[in-house]
Amino acid sequence: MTNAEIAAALDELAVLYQLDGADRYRVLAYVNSARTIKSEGRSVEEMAREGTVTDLPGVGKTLEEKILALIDTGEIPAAAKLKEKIPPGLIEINRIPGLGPKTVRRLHDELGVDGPDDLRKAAEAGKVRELKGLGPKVEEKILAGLDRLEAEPEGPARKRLDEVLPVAVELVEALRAEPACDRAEIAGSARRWADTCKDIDLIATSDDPTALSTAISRHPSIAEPGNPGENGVKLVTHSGIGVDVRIVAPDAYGNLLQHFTGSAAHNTELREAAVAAGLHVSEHGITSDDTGETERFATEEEVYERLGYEFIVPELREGRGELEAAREGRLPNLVTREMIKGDLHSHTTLSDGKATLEEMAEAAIDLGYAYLALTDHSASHGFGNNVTAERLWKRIEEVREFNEALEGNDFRLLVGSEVNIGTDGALDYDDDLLAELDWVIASIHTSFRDDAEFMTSRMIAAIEHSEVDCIGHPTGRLLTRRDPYPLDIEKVIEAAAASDTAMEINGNPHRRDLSDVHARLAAEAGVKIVLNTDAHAPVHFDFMVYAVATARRAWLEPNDVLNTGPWWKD
DNA sequence: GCCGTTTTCGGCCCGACTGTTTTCAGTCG
Repeated sequence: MTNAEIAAALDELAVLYQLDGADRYRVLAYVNSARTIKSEGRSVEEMAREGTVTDLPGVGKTLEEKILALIDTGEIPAAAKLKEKIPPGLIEINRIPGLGPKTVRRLHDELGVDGPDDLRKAAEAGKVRELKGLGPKVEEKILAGLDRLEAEPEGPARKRLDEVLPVAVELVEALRAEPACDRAEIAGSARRWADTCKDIDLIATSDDPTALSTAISRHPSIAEPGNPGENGVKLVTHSGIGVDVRIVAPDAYGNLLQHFTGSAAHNTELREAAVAAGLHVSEHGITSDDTGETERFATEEEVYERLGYEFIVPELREGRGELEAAREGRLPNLVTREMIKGDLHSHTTLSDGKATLEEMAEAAIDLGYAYLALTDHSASHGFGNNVTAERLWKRIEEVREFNEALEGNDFRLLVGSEVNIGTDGALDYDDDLLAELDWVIASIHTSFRDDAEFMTSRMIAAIEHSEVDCIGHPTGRLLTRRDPYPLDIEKVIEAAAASDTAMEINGNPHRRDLSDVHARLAAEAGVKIVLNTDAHAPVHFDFMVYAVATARRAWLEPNDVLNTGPWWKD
């Protein structure tokens, strides 16, 4: 059972308890444990079996029991019991924005509502507004929410970072251009370089916040101008992206930026630790119990310093141990874009790329790289762009000639291949050809069969092949479109560490594969990581920023990443 | 339900917004 599945079961149990009227802190305990489990790299199922799952923060004896029952029987007894008395339709209704568990319970108890259909009838008949504390606005909200629930049962889709960033940049520049604006910045998950974002968070400081929020709500990209006020405004763009703009006075810029960059897990942990020291942290400042005074800070650095931490870069703020590390002065010395000396995954017109050998090489030279590996697809690629063994032998000659013609230039073009891993784990070139290549990536492109054991053994066979240097996009995920193929990632990492095979962080923003969580696990196991772009044209070399971002979110230091150094393999 | 260099019991982050109320509960991030 995957961590995501275990977390989903705990989240569901939290909703059930909530609808049952349980103590809110008990509910919170389930929500927190689900969040922890979602961002845990190790298999929580295995941890539970080994008896180490209570090592996870927020997981105690009771959670351990429930997780074990879930793994053994496929369900949590407490959840099964609650489902007998709570109609599943109520869980659905609870997803309507603005309808929380308390309201859902009252709709059930007082109007006999069991699900979306009942609720629609009640709202259309004007029954909802008859309940004390509810009115016509709530009824409207319910009807609109029911329509949206039908259109998007899974809720609004998260968007990839590369879809969101251009919009965020345009809006933050629009804010900065306003006379009422002091400073403005992108915050939230985009600033943390997360894989996907639910919405865009922007912050600004101003002495006339209402003028600023009114001005930004009139930006041409805005479809729903919200309700501009002195604290900011919530907007929706024409492309359907939600935008939260928060504004405070100029002297609290550091507090606001820190607060709104998140993550929720990071901030909650930060504030809880502060309370123990008699301090209360919010976007407006840090208030001391002793003096009753609120200190405001112009920079985030000062906020962290006041609370006893080293400065923590946004990429690390996920509540994954960074606060403890910052207290103890042992934050990682993270890899940066400037440290990257070359790209080891690219394609040319030989397979499915859009540019020639020369065009790709020149682009890499322009970036100041010391090396670039051309890794066109192999003989069985099967999209009409396969490269025969004969053609690849010829390519080896072409690359040699190119390098010889580069006299006086330190750049080196490397000849490689992105070789398909077959269903039996075999590669589709002979070993003598592979041995002649500078760099061999092995990737799975076919038969994403629904069986972790099969996929894992196939992957490990390639990892153990003596000519394979690196595994490409190891889990095959496509963000918001395709889940990773079933794979025992811990076994794969173990095999890679044992056979000294590198694993890639593919920087294509659709992939970012390895993920931050898996890359951290791999590096901790001693696997070397390579940051690549999988460029199919020169412009794609820019994807390196996403590979670096994922590496930073994975706590990687320059020594963990092979292509921070000169070409090492000859 | 979890957790403890104040605690094994009694706490548990912080503030804004909404809609409904004449002071607040519920919801959200």
